[in-house]
Amino acid sequence: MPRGQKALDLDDVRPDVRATTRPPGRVVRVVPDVAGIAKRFDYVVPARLDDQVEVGTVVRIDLHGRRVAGWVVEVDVETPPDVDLKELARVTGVGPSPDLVALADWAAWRWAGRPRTFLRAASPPGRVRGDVTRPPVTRCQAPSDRPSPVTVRRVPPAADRYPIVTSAIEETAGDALVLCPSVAQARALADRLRRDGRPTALVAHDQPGTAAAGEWARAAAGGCTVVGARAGAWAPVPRLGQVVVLDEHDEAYAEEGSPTWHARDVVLERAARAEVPVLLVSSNPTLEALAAGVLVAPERSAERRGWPALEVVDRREEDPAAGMLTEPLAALLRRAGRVLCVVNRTGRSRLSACAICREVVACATCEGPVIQPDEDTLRCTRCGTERPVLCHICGSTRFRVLRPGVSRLREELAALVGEPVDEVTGAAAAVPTSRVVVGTEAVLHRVTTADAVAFLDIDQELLAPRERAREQAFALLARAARLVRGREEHGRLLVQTRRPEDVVIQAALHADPARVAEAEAEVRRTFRLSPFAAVADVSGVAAPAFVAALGRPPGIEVQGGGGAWRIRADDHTTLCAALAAVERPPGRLRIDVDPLRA
DNA sequence: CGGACAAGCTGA
DNA sequence: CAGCTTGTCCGG
Repeated sequence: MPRGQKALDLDDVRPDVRATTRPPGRVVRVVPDVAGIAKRFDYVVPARLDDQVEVGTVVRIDLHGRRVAGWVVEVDVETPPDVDLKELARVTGVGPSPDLVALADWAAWRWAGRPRTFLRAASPPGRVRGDVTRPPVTRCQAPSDRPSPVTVRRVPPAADRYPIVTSAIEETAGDALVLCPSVAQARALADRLRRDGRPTALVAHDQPGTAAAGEWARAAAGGCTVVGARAGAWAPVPRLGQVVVLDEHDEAYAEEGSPTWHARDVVLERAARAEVPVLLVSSNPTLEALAAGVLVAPERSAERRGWPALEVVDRREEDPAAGMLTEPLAALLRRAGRVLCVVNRTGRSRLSACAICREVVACATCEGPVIQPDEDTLRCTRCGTERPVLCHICGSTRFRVLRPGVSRLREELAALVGEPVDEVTGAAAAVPTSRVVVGTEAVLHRVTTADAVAFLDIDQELLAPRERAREQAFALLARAARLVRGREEHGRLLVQTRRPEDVVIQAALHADPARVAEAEAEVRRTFRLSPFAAVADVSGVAAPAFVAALGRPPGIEVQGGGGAWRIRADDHTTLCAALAAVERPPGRLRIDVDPLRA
């Protein structure tokens, strides 16, 4: 064909075809708030909305016949003039500031997720219309030779964090962002700051009614301290001057769902971008924190005073079949006031029933009672026969716990002390009132003060088949220490163990968290775990396709198979670049960057 | 995600 | 081969 005859004809017939297919106006790029759509789409801003649209604005768009929400992530986008574009349907309200939109992009890269997750976290709960007076984002950098120092402040477990927060607020040029492990703790802190006459905004998505949107708008307006929990890492703080993370070691800062982002790491990046300092506060700082900042530890004597006295009950000489109620424990129960007994036996049970056929599990050989000593084994208490966790009636592997270990211990303890003993497990909501309480570690969250905490079987925590088992065990001891307070206030801990020399026990005994950190660092360096390497676990039906597409790029190590893989690199830059280079195969896929458990 | 559309399956 | 199910693609 010598010339584009057909195209010429079209132009002749409809000379203004281009002007009519695309409405006039600025073009913006929008991330739709729809799960499963990773793409961004361009829309024209109608003239009537022109002054309301900027990066971060929450809009509604027509997408494939549906009207959905989305975020403007780029403005004044250059697009070829012949591309047909729709108009934005409407402006819903104010959204994340441009710096948080950029941070959401970074987080999507860092945790191999989608920006939508983070844009949601950075958006107001409900609707916030354009009447938010948002000051321009400014740098509030305190004069310093280091651009954005990260300080790890180790404190004794029972030390009051409040003076640390207030002095940080007073030293901050600009507004401080303070994170707590739970919304309840954040609310308590915000209340206390307000009672002290300090302007404060509590940013949490699960607040009742319209309060949440109001608090968000107050934070966005600036001029107050902003307090929040994990999602508070994404709170609007226009004149950010410092970030404080309380109980930095708390695993509540890690999102369990995919993407598995961590609030500590989000604020470290956020503060670095804003060139403001970060203060990580903990009685037992993580290795990640220690790798990110400079440790400031208390005086040895002050730290020792701040930890309770620890009684170690060496059970090595005892008959393994003997009960958990040792003589030193009985003495503590008689002597101390309120005693919390902790035994983490969730999911492992003294008596189980098949979840499908409801048959109570009994020994297949002698019909004797069966216990579940670990995840994979059922053992007859009468004849000792072991078998896998499998219903011998219907073959099901799902079991219902009828009487977890805690229930049995409650009976034994009540008989020993001759008074009622309350029981606390994860599910039960009631606050226990008895003097002696037994429960899983949930008891340490449910009760606010105690005179003593006894760990009936700390070995279960020390030897748990999890990578962070010892760190978690030590965190458990620190939490208990916080409840009973320091030795000067007669706080007491008791641990029953067959590993009295374990570094976790020794660290608590000497009130020296550095011992755990050093021992853990050794292990993690050897096994190339965080913070000495960057790790991601890949699972789900699409995992084989993902790993195949990933290949073996330089600097990337791939282990595993059979449905679950571990990807490893020296640093996150290498790891995340490799993960981002893979086009996501269809199907369910979980990429767990920085996995907490293995 | 969820609608559109294409390719495969079934019953007359 | 209509009428339906199942699967894959795509959205501005």
